Amino acid sequence: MNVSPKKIGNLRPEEFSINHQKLIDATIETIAKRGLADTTIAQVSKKAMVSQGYANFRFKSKENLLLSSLKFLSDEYKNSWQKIFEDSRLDPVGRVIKIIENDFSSKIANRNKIAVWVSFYSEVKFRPSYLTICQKQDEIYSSQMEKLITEINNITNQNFLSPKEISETYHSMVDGLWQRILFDPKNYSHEFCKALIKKYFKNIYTDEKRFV
Amino acid sequence: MNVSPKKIGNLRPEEFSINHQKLIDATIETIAKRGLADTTIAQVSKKAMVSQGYANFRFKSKENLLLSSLKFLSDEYKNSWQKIFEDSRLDPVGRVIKIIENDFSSKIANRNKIAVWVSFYSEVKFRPSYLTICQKQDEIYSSQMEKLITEINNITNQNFLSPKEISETYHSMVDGLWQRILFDPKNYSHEFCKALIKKYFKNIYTDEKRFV
Amino acid sequence: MNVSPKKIGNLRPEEFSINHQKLIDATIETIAKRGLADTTIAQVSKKAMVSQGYANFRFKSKENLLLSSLKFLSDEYKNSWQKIFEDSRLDPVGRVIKIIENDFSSKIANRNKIAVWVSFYSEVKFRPSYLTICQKQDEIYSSQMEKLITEINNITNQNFLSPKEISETYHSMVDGLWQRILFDPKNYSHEFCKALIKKYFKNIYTDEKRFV
Amino acid sequence: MNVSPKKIGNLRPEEFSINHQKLIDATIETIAKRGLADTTIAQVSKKAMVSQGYANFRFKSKENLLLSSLKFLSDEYKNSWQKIFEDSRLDPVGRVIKIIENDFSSKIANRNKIAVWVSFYSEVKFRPSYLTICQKQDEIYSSQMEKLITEINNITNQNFLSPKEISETYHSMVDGLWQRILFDPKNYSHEFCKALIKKYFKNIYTDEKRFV
DNA sequence: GATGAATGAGCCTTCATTCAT
DNA sequence: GATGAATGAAGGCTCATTCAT
Repeated sequence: MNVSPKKIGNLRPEEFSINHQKLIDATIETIAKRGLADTTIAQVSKKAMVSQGYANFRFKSKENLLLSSLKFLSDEYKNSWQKIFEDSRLDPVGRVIKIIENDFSSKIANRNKIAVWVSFYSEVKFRPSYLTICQKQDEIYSSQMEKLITEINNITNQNFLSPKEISETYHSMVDGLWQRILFDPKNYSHEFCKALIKKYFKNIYTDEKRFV
Repeated sequence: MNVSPKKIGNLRPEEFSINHQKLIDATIETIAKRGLADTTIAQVSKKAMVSQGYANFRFKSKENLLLSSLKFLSDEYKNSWQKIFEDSRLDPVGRVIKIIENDFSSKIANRNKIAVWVSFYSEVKFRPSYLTICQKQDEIYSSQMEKLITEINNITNQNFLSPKEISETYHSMVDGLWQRILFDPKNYSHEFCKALIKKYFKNIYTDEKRFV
Repeated sequence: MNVSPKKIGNLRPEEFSINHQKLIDATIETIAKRGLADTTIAQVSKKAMVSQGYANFRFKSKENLLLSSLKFLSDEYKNSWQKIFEDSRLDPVGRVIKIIENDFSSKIANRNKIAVWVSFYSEVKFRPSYLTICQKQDEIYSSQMEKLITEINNITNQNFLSPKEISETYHSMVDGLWQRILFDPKNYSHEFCKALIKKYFKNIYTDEKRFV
Repeated sequence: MNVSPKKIGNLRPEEFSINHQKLIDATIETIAKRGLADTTIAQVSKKAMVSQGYANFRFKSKENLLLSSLKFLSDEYKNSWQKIFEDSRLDPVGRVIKIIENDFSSKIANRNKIAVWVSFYSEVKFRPSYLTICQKQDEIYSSQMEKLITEINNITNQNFLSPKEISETYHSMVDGLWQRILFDPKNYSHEFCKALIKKYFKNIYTDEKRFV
């Protein structure tokens, strides 16, 4: 990708504007449609109905536009699960089920957004800045998940897997399934994935009737 | 393979040309080092120590070089698990354990190769030709895995997960863990991954002592 | 045409961009100087004093730049004869003479422009798009010529050649002579060609004194 | 065209061989099929069923292969009209008619050969060596034609056009018509062209009944 | 004589980025 | 703030030519 390493920086929230968001939306749509490698500023700004010069002026560099788009996606995801982890009206198992359902909801796990996630993740090794954006939230997700599992383990009998192990296997499985949703959507519907994961939990918590 | 260049003429060039393989190796190394997007024919041919013109002449196009490299990786992987599935000296559980160990061996799951896999997979939605190469072997892997699990289920008592479900969850988990090996190698060592997966199987086949 | 760049934005860019015309002029000059096969975008844009990237951006492709240049030449030629065919102040013979003089004027039949014409025509079999550009105008020229000859034939006695035949022979002769101007300019001066053609007409219309 | 200016030279006739002629034939076919600009040594030698290295070894350079092909065509043409000019069994008018018929015979004026002629002629301004090959024979053709016309003029009454003028107009017309055969073969059949030219002669020699 | 693997110069094209307005 | 013309570096690819065998 033709990205100059210079000039990367975060814009302050007060700099957000309508055009700013239009460009981010357009970026995500373009990546989803054409792939990260074939996403050009020209296409993005055309889709956002903004001049190409403005896109660069606003984000200083392509790298920065990409980073901002990833950040947006990452925040959106975080907001979706944060609410669930904090939802005191639900018991731990109820929350896990909500998390699963959220992770395979059409808002989060639709092919376009997965395509974007996967694109960024595939570049993570070469552009550590991508990792920086997601890492922290990933860790929060994991630790909250572990806490939740711990609560369940304290109540429900289960002998072999530690909370960390359950959390890890779950998280890996979600990533693996997302990939499959991308390239084999027929066989990997949201329903299939959710059912599979619930079965997996059912196997761990054999007495819990809600993991159908 | 030391084949004198004289004899190459009479053999199928795709299989026996030294430069052919040098270019594929260099492609994989370059993708692993810089990412798919930043892999150029100039870099690859430099690393392979052949002229840029030759690389193009040999593979007709960059796309084709990439495809050939993916094919090589795919074949290498297939050879590694094919042998295990067919190994009649081992009982089913022994074979599953071998499969797990192979999937996280340093030959298969090293960061360079994973980087290449992930790069290609991330583009699958936009370049269906990538998928064509892996899909068939993926299906064979899955069906063989299912067969293996079926054999185990027939012997060992287990109530909740069907062979297909076990195979699917395993496969997704492997993909998810490979991604993690890529961007968090410290926390996701081969040993950690293998142990995690074995625990997962232990949870399914509680009586089987080999899933430590 | 001195148009301030500010105002260009509101007009159709193909017609009013200064650089657009500079590139077309440079293309024609380059073809005339080096031949179609050796005309590169690098040379053209250097001669036009714009960047190579811009030339491509402006015309989308080399093919298109070539096509546009041919169109320009074709239009220029058409404008020159259109006026004559429509000139009501002249009688038919007067117009034919003007047409001949125009076809071998230094503006139309100079070696540079002929070189370009011949280059394009030689490729017509392989690039039908070249033909598309000239064909229509060629037909109009021919039909107007025939009409003119018809008018003359109606007045002046002449027994053997139909208007179509006169038009065809004339047109072929012009093409043949243009080729000769290109590679033997010493023996095929404009004066020589004009005189030759007029003699040819004199032979047809023996009583018409203006075909010297 | 990528032709190094060095190493142009004529091969001596004793160097001719079967492969030599195969390459020349293949060159002409390739130019006729794809155009001069798109004719590559690789294609030519493939069509000639000879190795690419050999083509270069035999002709020293692409330029020289092209030149040799032009020479071959030029000689073939010369042989065809030489015989006619020297045919003492025919009277002058009979010879002119034969010349016309030869110039639009399917052996000489077929679209493939015309395509090659036109390709070379279009480059004549930039590669004087092309001209060198044809020029001499062109002059012989012209002078023989003039001589022939002189003989006719001595017998047949005709007032306006000198032998040179008739020869020139004829020759230009042939070139013009050849071009038309190339890009409008439907309207410019061999029969049409021959009839047109004969009409033209009929107009000059009104008493000669053989110019139908 | 004849081959074909290999080269490298040069072409067209793309695109992030700049800058005058 | 916003535009879009213009740049230039870099990429993929083609092809005449070379040379060891």
